[in-house]
Amino acid sequence: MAEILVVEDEIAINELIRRNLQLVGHQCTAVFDGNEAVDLMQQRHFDLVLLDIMLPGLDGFEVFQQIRGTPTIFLTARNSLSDRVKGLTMGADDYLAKPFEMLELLARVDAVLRRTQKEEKAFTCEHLHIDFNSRQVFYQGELMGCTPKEFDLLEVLVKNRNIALSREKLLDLVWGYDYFGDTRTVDVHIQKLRKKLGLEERIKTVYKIGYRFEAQP
Amino acid sequence: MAEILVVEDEIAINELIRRNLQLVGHQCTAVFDGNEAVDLMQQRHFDLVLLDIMLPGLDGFEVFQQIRGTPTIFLTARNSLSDRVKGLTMGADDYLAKPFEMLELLARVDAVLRRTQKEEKAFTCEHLHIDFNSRQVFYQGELMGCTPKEFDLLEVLVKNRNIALSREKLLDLVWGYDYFGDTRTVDVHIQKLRKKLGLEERIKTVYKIGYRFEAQP
DNA sequence: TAAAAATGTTATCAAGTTGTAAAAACAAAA
DNA sequence: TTTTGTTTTTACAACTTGATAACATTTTTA
Repeated sequence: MAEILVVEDEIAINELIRRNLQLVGHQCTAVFDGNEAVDLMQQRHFDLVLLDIMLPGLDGFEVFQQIRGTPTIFLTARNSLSDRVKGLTMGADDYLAKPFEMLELLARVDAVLRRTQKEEKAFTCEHLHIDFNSRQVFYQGELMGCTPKEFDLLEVLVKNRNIALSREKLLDLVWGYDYFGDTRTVDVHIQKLRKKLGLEERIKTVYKIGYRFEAQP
Repeated sequence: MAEILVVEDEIAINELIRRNLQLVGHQCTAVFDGNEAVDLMQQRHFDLVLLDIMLPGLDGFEVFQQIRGTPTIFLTARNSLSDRVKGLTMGADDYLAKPFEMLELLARVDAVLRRTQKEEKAFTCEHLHIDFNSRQVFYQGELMGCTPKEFDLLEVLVKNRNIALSREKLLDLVWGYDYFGDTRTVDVHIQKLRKKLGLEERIKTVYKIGYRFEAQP
Protein backbone atom coordinates (compact mmCIF):
# COMPACT_ATOMS: atom_id res chain seq x y z
CA MET A 1 0.00 0.00 0.00
CA ALA A 2 2.59 2.59 1.04
CA GLU A 3 6.34 2.62 1.69
CA ILE A 4 6.89 3.76 5.25
CA LEU A 5 10.15 4.41 7.07
CA VAL A 6 10.10 4.02 10.84
CA VAL A 7 12.86 6.00 12.57
CA GLU A 8 12.79 5.03 16.24
CA ASP A 9 15.71 3.95 18.38
CA GLU A 10 13.82 1.79 20.85
CA ILE A 11 13.87 -1.53 19.10
CA ALA A 12 10.73 -2.93 20.73
CA ILE A 13 8.66 0.14 19.84
CA ASN A 14 10.04 0.24 16.32
CA GLU A 15 9.04 -3.37 15.82
CA LEU A 16 5.62 -2.89 17.34
CA ILE A 17 4.90 -0.01 15.00
CA ARG A 18 6.06 -1.92 11.94
CA ARG A 19 4.06 -5.01 12.84
CA ASN A 20 0.89 -2.98 13.10
CA LEU A 21 1.52 -1.06 9.88
CA GLN A 22 2.27 -4.31 8.06
CA LEU A 23 -0.96 -5.83 9.39
CA VAL A 24 -2.94 -3.23 7.46
CA GLY A 25 -0.86 -3.70 4.33
CA HIS A 26 2.02 -1.18 4.39
CA GLN A 27 5.65 -1.87 3.44
CA CYS A 28 7.91 -0.90 6.33
CA THR A 29 11.59 -0.27 6.80
CA ALA A 30 13.26 0.28 10.16
CA VAL A 31 16.21 2.48 11.07
CA PHE A 32 17.41 3.29 14.54
CA ASP A 33 19.28 6.59 14.35
CA GLY A 34 19.25 9.90 12.54
CA ASN A 35 22.24 9.43 10.29
CA GLU A 36 20.99 6.08 9.06
CA ALA A 37 17.65 7.70 8.29
CA VAL A 38 19.17 10.51 6.21
CA ASP A 39 21.42 8.10 4.33
CA LEU A 40 18.62 5.74 3.44
CA MET A 41 16.24 8.49 2.40
CA GLN A 42 18.79 9.89 0.02
CA GLN A 43 18.93 6.53 -1.70
CA ARG A 44 15.30 5.46 -1.64
CA HIS A 45 11.90 7.05 -1.83
CA PHE A 46 9.38 6.69 0.99
CA ASP A 47 5.74 7.72 1.02
CA LEU A 48 5.87 8.57 4.71
CA VAL A 49 8.32 8.78 7.61
CA LEU A 50 7.46 8.15 11.23
CA LEU A 51 10.19 10.13 12.90
CA ASP A 52 11.08 10.03 16.56
CA ILE A 53 12.47 13.34 17.79
CA MET A 54 14.83 12.03 20.47
CA LEU A 55 17.34 10.00 18.48
CA PRO A 56 21.02 9.08 18.71
CA GLY A 57 23.10 10.98 16.14
CA LEU A 58 20.96 13.60 14.43
CA ASP A 59 17.71 14.40 16.21
CA GLY A 60 14.37 14.20 14.45
CA PHE A 61 14.26 17.90 13.56
CA GLU A 62 17.68 17.75 11.92
CA VAL A 63 16.69 14.68 9.94
CA PHE A 64 13.49 16.41 8.85
CA GLN A 65 15.42 19.41 7.58
CA GLN A 66 17.80 17.32 5.58
CA ILE A 67 15.18 15.19 3.88
CA ARG A 68 12.54 17.87 3.29
CA GLY A 69 9.83 16.73 1.01
CA THR A 70 8.88 13.38 2.43
CA PRO A 71 5.62 13.53 4.43
CA THR A 72 6.44 13.18 8.10
CA ILE A 73 4.72 12.31 11.33
CA PHE A 74 6.79 13.18 14.37
CA LEU A 75 6.75 10.98 17.44
CA THR A 76 7.19 13.10 20.57
CA ALA A 77 7.26 12.62 24.29
CA ARG A 78 3.80 13.31 25.65
CA ASN A 79 4.76 16.24 27.83
CA SER A 80 6.99 18.08 25.39
CA LEU A 81 4.59 20.74 24.11
CA SER A 82 7.24 22.93 22.49
CA ASP A 83 8.49 20.01 20.40
CA ARG A 84 5.01 19.34 19.14
CA VAL A 85 4.43 22.94 18.15
CA LYS A 86 7.89 23.19 16.62
CA GLY A 87 7.23 20.13 14.51
CA LEU A 88 4.01 21.49 13.12
CA THR A 89 5.41 24.94 12.40
CA MET A 90 8.36 23.37 10.59
CA GLY A 91 5.85 21.83 8.24
CA ALA A 92 5.40 18.30 9.56
CA ASP A 93 2.16 16.68 8.51
CA ASP A 94 1.27 15.51 11.98
CA TYR A 95 2.66 14.27 15.25
CA LEU A 96 1.84 11.62 17.79
CA ALA A 97 2.53 11.89 21.49
CA LYS A 98 4.06 8.80 23.07
CA PRO A 99 2.78 6.52 24.42
CA PHE A 100 0.08 6.29 21.77
CA GLU A 101 -2.59 3.79 20.89
CA MET A 102 -1.90 1.78 17.76
CA LEU A 103 -5.40 2.39 16.47
CA GLU A 104 -4.70 6.10 16.54
CA LEU A 105 -1.36 5.73 14.81
CA LEU A 106 -3.04 3.84 11.99
CA ALA A 107 -5.77 6.44 11.65
CA ARG A 108 -3.24 9.25 11.44
CA VAL A 109 -1.02 7.42 9.00
CA ASP A 110 -4.01 6.87 6.72
CA ALA A 111 -5.06 10.49 7.04
CA VAL A 112 -1.63 11.79 6.08
CA LEU A 113 -1.27 9.34 3.20
CA ARG A 114 -4.67 10.36 1.86
CA ARG A 115 -3.56 13.97 1.89
CA THR A 116 -0.12 13.55 0.42
CA GLN A 117 0.06 10.44 -1.72
CA LYS A 118 0.17 11.65 -5.26
CA GLU A 119 3.71 12.71 -5.76
CA GLU A 120 5.10 13.32 -9.17
CA LYS A 121 7.76 10.80 -10.21
CA ALA A 122 9.03 12.40 -13.39
CA PHE A 123 8.56 15.44 -15.56
CA THR A 124 9.12 15.94 -19.27
CA CYS A 125 8.72 18.90 -21.51
CA GLU A 126 10.40 19.53 -24.82
CA HIS A 127 14.09 18.64 -24.51
CA LEU A 128 14.03 18.36 -20.73
CA HIS A 129 13.34 15.21 -18.73
CA ILE A 130 13.64 14.98 -14.97
CA ASP A 131 13.46 11.81 -12.90
CA PHE A 132 12.75 12.83 -9.34
CA ASN A 133 13.43 9.40 -7.86
CA SER A 134 16.87 8.88 -9.33
CA ARG A 135 17.55 12.62 -9.32
CA GLN A 136 18.71 12.55 -12.92
CA VAL A 137 18.20 15.27 -15.48
CA PHE A 138 18.30 14.72 -19.24
CA TYR A 139 18.67 17.50 -21.76
CA GLN A 140 18.20 16.53 -25.39
CA GLY A 141 18.53 12.91 -24.34
CA GLU A 142 21.90 13.50 -22.67
CA LEU A 143 22.32 12.89 -18.95
CA MET A 144 23.37 16.19 -17.41
CA GLY A 145 25.37 16.36 -14.20
CA CYS A 146 23.44 18.50 -11.75
CA THR A 147 24.80 19.43 -8.37
CA PRO A 148 22.54 18.72 -5.38
CA LYS A 149 21.51 22.35 -4.97
CA GLU A 150 20.86 22.72 -8.67
CA PHE A 151 18.63 19.66 -8.64
CA ASP A 152 16.75 20.70 -5.50
CA LEU A 153 16.06 24.12 -6.95
CA LEU A 154 14.97 22.70 -10.29
CA GLU A 155 12.70 20.22 -8.52
CA VAL A 156 10.99 22.92 -6.49
CA LEU A 157 10.57 25.14 -9.54
CA VAL A 158 9.13 22.33 -11.65
CA LYS A 159 6.83 20.96 -8.96
CA ASN A 160 5.51 24.49 -8.47
CA ARG A 161 5.49 25.33 -12.14
CA ASN A 162 3.45 28.27 -13.35
CA ILE A 163 3.63 29.75 -9.89
CA ALA A 164 5.73 32.82 -9.18
CA LEU A 165 8.00 31.91 -6.27
CA SER A 166 9.71 34.63 -4.28
CA ARG A 167 13.39 34.32 -3.46
CA GLU A 168 12.44 33.96 0.19
CA LYS A 169 10.04 31.14 -0.63
CA LEU A 170 12.69 29.39 -2.69
CA LEU A 171 15.20 29.74 0.13
CA ASP A 172 12.62 28.17 2.46
CA LEU A 173 11.79 25.31 0.13
CA VAL A 174 15.29 24.53 -1.12
CA TRP A 175 17.67 25.68 1.60
CA GLY A 176 15.41 25.17 4.65
CA TYR A 177 13.25 27.48 6.69
CA ASP A 178 16.02 28.52 9.04
CA TYR A 179 18.61 29.37 6.41
CA PHE A 180 19.82 32.92 6.53
CA GLY A 181 21.77 33.84 3.47
CA ASP A 182 21.84 36.35 0.71
CA THR A 183 18.85 36.08 -1.61
CA ARG A 184 21.30 36.65 -4.45
CA THR A 185 22.39 33.06 -3.92
CA VAL A 186 19.12 32.07 -5.55
CA ASP A 187 19.88 34.23 -8.59
CA VAL A 188 23.24 32.63 -9.14
CA HIS A 189 21.78 29.12 -9.05
CA ILE A 190 19.01 30.16 -11.41
CA GLN A 191 21.60 31.35 -13.92
CA LYS A 192 23.39 28.01 -13.68
CA LEU A 193 20.20 26.09 -14.42
CA ARG A 194 19.28 28.36 -17.30
CA LYS A 195 22.67 27.97 -18.89
CA LYS A 196 23.20 24.28 -18.29
CA LEU A 197 19.73 23.14 -19.31
CA GLY A 198 18.79 25.71 -21.92
CA LEU A 199 16.02 27.05 -19.69
CA GLU A 200 16.41 30.73 -20.58
CA GLU A 201 12.85 30.75 -21.94
CA ARG A 202 11.32 28.51 -19.31
CA ILE A 203 12.60 30.01 -16.07
CA LYS A 204 11.09 33.47 -16.17
CA THR A 205 12.19 36.32 -13.95
CA VAL A 206 9.28 37.88 -12.08
CA TYR A 207 10.60 41.33 -11.39
CA LYS A 208 10.67 42.33 -7.71
CA ILE A 209 9.36 38.85 -6.76
CA GLY A 210 11.50 35.96 -7.88
CA TYR A 211 11.18 33.30 -10.57
CA ARG A 212 8.60 31.13 -12.28
CA PHE A 213 9.04 27.90 -14.24
CA GLU A 214 6.74 27.86 -17.26
CA ALA A 215 5.58 24.48 -18.48
CA GLN A 216 4.35 25.86 -21.80
CA PRO A 217 6.86 28.38 -23.11
CA MET B 1 -7.42 36.04 9.56
CA ALA B 2 -10.34 33.62 9.43
CA GLU B 3 -13.97 33.29 10.54
CA ILE B 4 -14.06 30.61 13.22
CA LEU B 5 -17.07 29.08 14.98
CA VAL B 6 -16.45 27.75 18.48
CA VAL B 7 -18.99 25.11 19.51
CA GLU B 8 -18.40 24.34 23.19
CA ASP B 9 -20.97 24.20 25.97
CA GLU B 10 -18.66 25.12 28.84
CA ILE B 11 -18.90 28.89 28.78
CA ALA B 12 -15.53 29.55 30.39
CA ILE B 13 -13.67 27.29 27.96
CA ASN B 14 -15.54 28.70 25.00
CA GLU B 15 -14.57 32.19 26.01
CA LEU B 16 -10.96 31.26 26.68
CA ILE B 17 -10.64 29.74 23.22
CA ARG B 18 -12.19 32.72 21.53
CA ARG B 19 -10.04 35.21 23.39
CA ASN B 20 -6.88 33.44 22.28
CA LEU B 21 -7.99 33.10 18.67
CA GLN B 22 -8.92 36.78 18.60
CA LEU B 23 -5.52 37.71 19.97
CA VAL B 24 -3.88 36.27 16.86
CA GLY B 25 -6.36 38.01 14.59
CA HIS B 26 -9.27 35.65 13.95
CA GLN B 27 -12.97 36.53 13.97
CA CYS B 28 -14.81 34.27 16.40
CA THR B 29 -18.42 33.35 17.03
CA ALA B 30 -19.62 31.28 19.98
CA VAL B 31 -22.45 28.79 20.23
CA PHE B 32 -23.15 26.45 23.10
CA ASP B 33 -25.10 23.51 21.75
CA GLY B 34 -25.38 21.34 18.67
CA ASN B 35 -28.67 22.62 17.28
CA GLU B 36 -27.54 26.22 17.50
CA ALA B 37 -24.38 25.28 15.63
CA VAL B 38 -26.23 23.60 12.76
CA ASP B 39 -28.67 26.50 12.45
CA LEU B 40 -25.97 29.13 12.34
CA MET B 41 -23.81 27.26 9.86
CA GLN B 42 -26.70 26.94 7.48
CA GLN B 43 -27.00 30.72 7.48
CA ARG B 44 -23.38 31.83 7.51
CA HIS B 45 -20.06 30.69 6.14
CA PHE B 46 -17.20 29.80 8.48
CA ASP B 47 -13.62 29.01 7.55
CA LEU B 48 -13.23 26.60 10.45
CA VAL B 49 -15.28 25.01 13.26
CA LEU B 50 -13.89 24.00 16.61
CA LEU B 51 -16.41 21.37 17.59
CA ASP B 52 -16.78 19.79 21.01
CA ILE B 53 -18.04 16.21 20.83
CA MET B 54 -19.98 16.08 24.10
CA LEU B 55 -22.68 18.68 23.59
CA PRO B 56 -26.28 19.23 24.72
CA GLY B 57 -28.74 18.56 21.91
CA LEU B 58 -26.92 17.09 18.93
CA ASP B 59 -23.44 15.74 19.70
CA GLY B 60 -20.39 16.83 17.75
CA PHE B 61 -20.47 13.90 15.33
CA GLU B 62 -24.08 14.60 14.40
CA VAL B 63 -23.33 18.27 13.87
CA PHE B 64 -20.36 17.35 11.71
CA GLN B 65 -22.46 15.09 9.51
CA GLN B 66 -25.10 17.73 8.98
CA ILE B 67 -22.75 20.53 8.04
CA ARG B 68 -20.15 18.54 6.02
CA GLY B 69 -17.86 20.77 4.10
CA THR B 70 -16.62 23.21 6.70
CA PRO B 71 -13.14 22.30 7.94
CA THR B 72 -13.44 20.95 11.45
CA ILE B 73 -11.26 20.36 14.48
CA PHE B 74 -12.90 18.14 17.10
CA LEU B 75 -12.40 18.75 20.79
CA THR B 76 -12.43 15.45 22.67
CA ALA B 77 -11.98 14.22 26.19
CA ARG B 78 -8.39 13.09 26.65
CA ASN B 79 -9.15 9.49 27.48
CA SER B 80 -11.71 8.85 24.79
CA LEU B 81 -9.56 7.19 22.15
CA SER B 82 -12.42 5.79 20.10
CA ASP B 83 -13.87 9.29 19.68
CA ARG B 84 -10.58 10.59 18.36
CA VAL B 85 -10.23 7.82 15.82
CA LYS B 86 -13.89 8.10 14.86
CA GLY B 87 -13.47 11.81 14.23
CA LEU B 88 -10.52 11.34 11.93
CA THR B 89 -12.08 8.48 10.01
CA MET B 90 -15.23 10.55 9.53
CA GLY B 91 -13.03 13.08 7.74
CA ALA B 92 -12.33 15.69 10.37
CA ASP B 93 -9.23 17.77 9.70
CA ASP B 94 -7.83 17.34 13.18
CA TYR B 95 -8.73 16.90 16.81
CA LEU B 96 -7.50 18.21 20.12
CA ALA B 97 -7.67 16.27 23.37
CA LYS B 98 -8.90 18.28 26.35
CA PRO B 99 -7.39 19.76 28.36
CA PHE B 100 -5.09 21.26 25.74
CA GLU B 101 -2.45 23.97 25.67
CA MET B 102 -3.52 27.16 23.92
CA LEU B 103 -0.27 27.30 22.00
CA GLU B 104 -1.05 23.93 20.52
CA LEU B 105 -4.60 24.92 19.64
CA LEU B 106 -3.26 27.93 17.76
CA ALA B 107 -0.67 25.86 15.91
CA ARG B 108 -3.28 23.31 14.85
CA VAL B 109 -5.75 25.98 13.79
CA ASP B 110 -3.08 27.59 11.63
CA ALA B 111 -2.09 24.25 10.12
CA VAL B 112 -5.67 23.38 9.18
CA LEU B 113 -6.33 26.83 7.77
CA ARG B 114 -3.17 26.60 5.67
CA ARG B 115 -4.36 23.31 4.27
CA THR B 116 -7.96 24.28 3.62
CA GLN B 117 -8.12 27.99 2.97
CA LYS B 118 -7.99 28.19 -0.76
CA GLU B 119 -7.26 31.63 -2.08
CA GLU B 120 -8.89 32.84 -5.23
CA LYS B 121 -6.55 31.47 -7.89
CA ALA B 122 -7.77 33.24 -10.98
CA PHE B 123 -10.30 35.77 -12.19
CA THR B 124 -11.91 36.14 -15.59
CA CYS B 125 -14.36 38.60 -16.97
CA GLU B 126 -14.89 39.47 -20.59
CA HIS B 127 -11.48 39.93 -22.22
CA LEU B 128 -9.54 39.98 -18.97
CA HIS B 129 -7.99 36.97 -17.28
CA ILE B 130 -5.79 37.16 -14.20
CA ASP B 131 -3.76 34.28 -12.77
CA PHE B 132 -2.83 35.24 -9.23
CA ASN B 133 -0.40 32.35 -8.76
CA SER B 134 1.74 32.95 -11.78
CA ARG B 135 1.13 36.71 -11.61
CA GLN B 136 0.20 36.79 -15.28
CA VAL B 137 -2.47 38.95 -16.88
CA PHE B 138 -4.10 38.18 -20.21
CA TYR B 139 -6.05 40.68 -22.26
CA GLN B 140 -7.91 39.27 -25.25
CA GLY B 141 -5.87 36.12 -24.89
CA GLU B 142 -2.57 37.99 -25.05
CA LEU B 143 -0.13 37.90 -22.16
CA MET B 144 0.36 41.47 -20.97
CA GLY B 145 3.48 42.59 -19.15
CA CYS B 146 2.45 44.09 -15.85
CA THR B 147 4.89 45.72 -13.48
CA PRO B 148 4.83 44.58 -9.85
CA LYS B 149 2.90 47.62 -8.64
CA GLU B 150 0.43 47.37 -11.48
CA PHE B 151 -0.23 43.74 -10.69
CA ASP B 152 -0.54 44.30 -6.95
CA LEU B 153 -2.97 47.14 -7.48
CA LEU B 154 -5.04 45.14 -9.95
CA GLU B 155 -5.12 42.19 -7.58
CA VAL B 156 -6.40 44.31 -4.70
CA LEU B 157 -9.02 45.97 -6.88
CA VAL B 158 -10.27 42.67 -8.28
CA LYS B 159 -10.28 40.83 -4.97
CA ASN B 160 -12.29 43.72 -3.52
CA ARG B 161 -14.43 44.18 -6.60
CA ASN B 162 -17.65 46.18 -6.41
CA ILE B 163 -16.28 47.94 -3.35
CA ALA B 164 -15.17 51.56 -3.47
CA LEU B 165 -11.62 51.77 -2.14
CA SER B 166 -10.20 55.08 -0.99
CA ARG B 167 -6.74 56.12 -2.12
CA GLU B 168 -5.58 55.77 1.47
CA LYS B 169 -6.95 52.24 1.65
CA LEU B 170 -5.28 51.35 -1.62
CA LEU B 171 -1.98 52.77 -0.40
CA ASP B 172 -2.33 50.59 2.69
CA LEU B 173 -3.20 47.44 0.81
CA VAL B 174 -0.78 47.79 -2.09
CA TRP B 175 2.08 49.94 -0.86
CA GLY B 176 1.93 48.87 2.81
CA TYR B 177 0.59 50.49 5.94
CA ASP B 178 3.83 52.32 6.62
CA TYR B 179 4.09 54.00 3.24
CA PHE B 180 3.82 57.76 3.26
CA GLY B 181 3.57 59.17 -0.18
CA ASP B 182 1.38 61.23 -2.42
CA THR B 183 -2.09 59.75 -2.98
CA ARG B 184 -1.75 60.93 -6.58
CA THR B 185 0.59 58.01 -7.08
CA VAL B 186 -2.49 55.79 -6.97
CA ASP B 187 -4.11 57.82 -9.74
CA VAL B 188 -1.16 57.38 -12.03
CA HIS B 189 -1.15 53.62 -11.62
CA ILE B 190 -4.91 53.44 -12.16
CA GLN B 191 -4.49 55.19 -15.48
CA LYS B 192 -1.82 52.72 -16.52
CA LEU B 193 -4.09 49.77 -15.78
CA ARG B 194 -7.04 51.33 -17.57
CA LYS B 195 -5.01 51.99 -20.67
CA LYS B 196 -3.03 48.78 -20.78
CA LEU B 197 -5.92 46.42 -20.05
CA GLY B 198 -8.86 48.27 -21.57
CA LEU B 199 -10.37 48.79 -18.16
CA GLU B 200 -11.75 52.30 -18.71
CA GLU B 201 -15.28 50.98 -18.12
CA ARG B 202 -14.42 48.59 -15.33
CA ILE B 203 -12.27 50.70 -13.03
CA LYS B 204 -14.68 53.44 -12.02
CA THR B 205 -13.64 56.68 -10.41
CA VAL B 206 -15.54 57.37 -7.21
CA TYR B 207 -15.27 61.10 -7.01
CA LYS B 208 -13.72 62.43 -3.81
CA ILE B 209 -13.14 58.86 -2.61
CA GLY B 210 -11.07 56.63 -4.84
CA TYR B 211 -11.78 53.77 -7.25
CA ARG B 212 -13.97 50.72 -7.68
CA PHE B 213 -13.52 47.68 -9.90
CA GLU B 214 -16.85 46.60 -11.37
CA ALA B 215 -17.23 42.93 -12.15
CA GLN B 216 -20.34 43.42 -14.29
CA PRO B 217 -19.92 46.61 -16.36
C1' DT C 1 -21.36 81.45 -14.65
C1' DA C 2 -16.26 81.29 -12.91
C1' DA C 3 -13.17 79.79 -9.38
C1' DA C 4 -11.67 75.92 -6.87
C1' DA C 5 -10.93 71.29 -6.30
C1' DA C 6 -10.27 66.74 -8.01
C1' DT C 7 -8.76 63.72 -11.42
C1' DG C 8 -6.44 62.44 -16.11
C1' DT C 9 -2.10 62.22 -18.58
C1' DT C 10 2.66 62.31 -19.81
C1' DA C 11 7.72 62.47 -19.22
C1' DT C 12 11.68 62.02 -16.33
C1' DC C 13 15.47 60.16 -13.63
C1' DA C 14 17.12 58.41 -9.08
C1' DA C 15 16.71 54.33 -6.72
C1' DG C 16 16.42 49.77 -6.78
C1' DT C 17 16.67 45.05 -9.11
C1' DT C 18 18.67 41.50 -11.87
C1' DG C 19 22.41 39.30 -14.97
C1' DT C 20 26.86 37.71 -14.83
C1' DA C 21 31.55 36.66 -14.04
C1' DA C 22 34.93 35.99 -10.90
C1' DA C 23 36.69 35.52 -6.25
C1' DA C 24 36.20 33.50 -1.82
C1' DA C 25 34.63 30.09 1.26
C1' DC C 26 33.47 25.62 2.11
C1' DA C 27 33.26 20.52 1.73
C1' DA C 28 34.48 16.12 -0.04
C1' DA C 29 37.74 13.13 -2.08
C1' DA C 30 42.32 11.62 -3.19
C1' DT D 1 47.93 17.38 3.23
C1' DT D 2 46.48 18.84 -1.70
C1' DT D 3 43.13 18.58 -5.15
C1' DT D 4 38.69 18.89 -6.86
C1' DG D 5 34.09 20.13 -7.00
C1' DT D 6 30.36 22.81 -5.02
C1' DT D 7 28.19 26.79 -2.89
C1' DT D 8 28.12 31.50 -1.40
C1' DT D 9 29.48 36.13 -1.68
C1' DT D 10 31.06 40.10 -4.08
C1' DA D 11 31.27 43.54 -7.60
C1' DC D 12 29.72 45.98 -11.29
C1' DA D 13 27.19 46.59 -15.60
C1' DA D 14 22.69 46.66 -17.54
C1' DC D 15 18.14 47.13 -16.98
C1' DT D 16 13.43 48.21 -14.85
C1' DT D 17 10.58 50.68 -12.21
C1' DG D 18 7.54 54.00 -10.14
C1' DA D 19 7.20 58.51 -7.42
C1' DT D 20 6.91 62.96 -8.57
C1' DA D 21 6.29 67.15 -11.08
C1' DA D 22 3.97 69.61 -14.40
C1' DC D 23 0.23 70.53 -17.17
C1' DA D 24 -4.56 69.24 -19.07
C1' DT D 25 -9.12 68.18 -18.29
C1' DT D 26 -13.23 67.31 -15.71
C1' DT D 27 -16.32 67.97 -11.83
C1' DT D 28 -18.05 70.48 -7.99
C1' DT D 29 -19.39 74.40 -5.62
C1' DA D 30 -20.53 79.04 -4.75
